[in-house]
Amino acid sequence: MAAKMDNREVAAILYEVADLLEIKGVGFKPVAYRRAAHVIETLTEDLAKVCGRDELEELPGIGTHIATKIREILKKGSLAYLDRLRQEVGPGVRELAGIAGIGPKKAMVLHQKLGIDSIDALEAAAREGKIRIIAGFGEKSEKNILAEIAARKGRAARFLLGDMLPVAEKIRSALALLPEVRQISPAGSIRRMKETIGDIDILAAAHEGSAEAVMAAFTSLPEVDRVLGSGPTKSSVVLASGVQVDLRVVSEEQYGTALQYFTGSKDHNIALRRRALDRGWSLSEYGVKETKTGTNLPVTGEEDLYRMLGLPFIEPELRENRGEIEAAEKGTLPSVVPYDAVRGDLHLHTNRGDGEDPVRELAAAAKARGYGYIAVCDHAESPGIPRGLNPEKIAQQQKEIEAVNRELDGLVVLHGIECSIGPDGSLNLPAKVLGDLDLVIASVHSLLRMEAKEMTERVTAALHNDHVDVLGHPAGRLLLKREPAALDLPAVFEAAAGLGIALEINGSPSRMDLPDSGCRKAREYGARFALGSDAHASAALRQMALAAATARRGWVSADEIVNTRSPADLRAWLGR
DNA sequence: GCCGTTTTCGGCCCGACTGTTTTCAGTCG
Repeated sequence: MAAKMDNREVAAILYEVADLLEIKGVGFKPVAYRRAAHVIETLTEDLAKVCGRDELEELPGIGTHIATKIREILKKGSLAYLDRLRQEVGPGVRELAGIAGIGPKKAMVLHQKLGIDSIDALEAAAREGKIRIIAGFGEKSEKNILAEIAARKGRAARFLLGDMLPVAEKIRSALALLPEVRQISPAGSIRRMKETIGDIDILAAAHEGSAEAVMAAFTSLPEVDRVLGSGPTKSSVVLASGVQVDLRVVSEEQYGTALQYFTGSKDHNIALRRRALDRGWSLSEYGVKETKTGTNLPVTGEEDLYRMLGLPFIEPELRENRGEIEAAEKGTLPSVVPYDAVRGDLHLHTNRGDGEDPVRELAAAAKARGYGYIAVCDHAESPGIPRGLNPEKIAQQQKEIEAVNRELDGLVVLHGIECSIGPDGSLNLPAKVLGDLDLVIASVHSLLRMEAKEMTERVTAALHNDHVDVLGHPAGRLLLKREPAALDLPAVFEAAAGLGIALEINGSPSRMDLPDSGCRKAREYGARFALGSDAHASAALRQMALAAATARRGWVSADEIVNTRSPADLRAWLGR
């Protein structure tokens, strides 16, 4: 029996087919395979279920041929067509195309002329000066290849959004001070608030003829380690931290369409361009023009552009071509939670637990942010958990919170706890203690590699504990470090929704958990969400933005989130 | 290989930058 294939594994096979076809020089098929792969990758339902209903061909981008191949993959766990392509193209060629500056064409040439089939072989050939003699390559390309191979050895492939937001803001604000710069904004995946990003994109509008000055200022910023390229509209640099930053400069008139264009995603933009083509227009970063006459149509900004295409404004966080354009067209796009709609933070750690600051300080910082309440949720004592609280310490914390609440006006501190879910679904505090607390978060902190069935039973059992209010970081992933736990999330969503338990959206930069795709799926079950920064210091309260961004990317609206409610309504929900 | 308020055949997103070239292909986003 073949191993069960999940959507991501099926998509990976189709992506590889697309790459290999492209290396072979086949036209258009790669686009088709890539589109199908993307549809599958972003599908919220298990592909095997769609296949079981015989509805594969109804998915956009999937026709009879690709559907047949998907059925083979689901049945056998492999695809004969791919195996054949691998043999034809040769091993390692796809890997070569992953080097910056080498694409499918050059990878194939390197393989055919020099027999290069790995990055190591490429490096050796470049060192020996064998590459410069091939037509289409030169000394410069050889040097660039070596530089790129050296650079990628010490560089992370992707970066955490939470780490990069301050970096982007620093560059943005430095360039905003230039007299030539009229408008400036982050763009790309950082503006879409994607959990991890590959590079930082920044877009600026400058006075006519002053782009060069802006570029010169950009490439000579103190954080810049090396300049990859610089022209009048586009420059790329690498910072000392290894992250690449791209700056584009356009005129003020072009800023709106350019901001839309450079925010992406690529797939969202391609879909929009198709839409423009249907209307007889051609869409680019510089505006909209009539295909036939070449006349430019005036566009005042992003909102205007979407309006021209017959759509309401689509928030940047939604622009992933995951059905947002179709939903916008039908008017079924939810109004996603505004960042300022969050009225309190439901997951904070204090210095009695493994946090840094006392309750009083956290409360002051929360009040300064305009919150009406916070929930202090230190860890309950448990093996492997640093500085967990036992019942005695919980009682002491209760006195501290009562004192702070007496002093404070306009902010309520709730006394909560973050319990660990044991292997059998039990919690590590007795019911008597839990019953006295305002809010109980239950989270899995150990044995994350359990089998899916066991893990699902474990989490579901914990949800049936009468005292649990919130399921903490439900997927159990650590971004760039650990894959999500094997867990039947839809089953968990259904149970949580039925029991009135909220799913946490945790704003820790390495968690952002429940992930956006999970949020979207959970909404189908009528689930409720609780946003928490998981701050371990008052400065980290700003991590709430990462939680809110995840909710937005998951199409979650304010009324589906418990901590957009007033203090009284939140209390009512906690006492449900 | 997919798809259709111009199409069941003939299209398939668009422009900048680089390095190699004497006018452009390849790559990238």
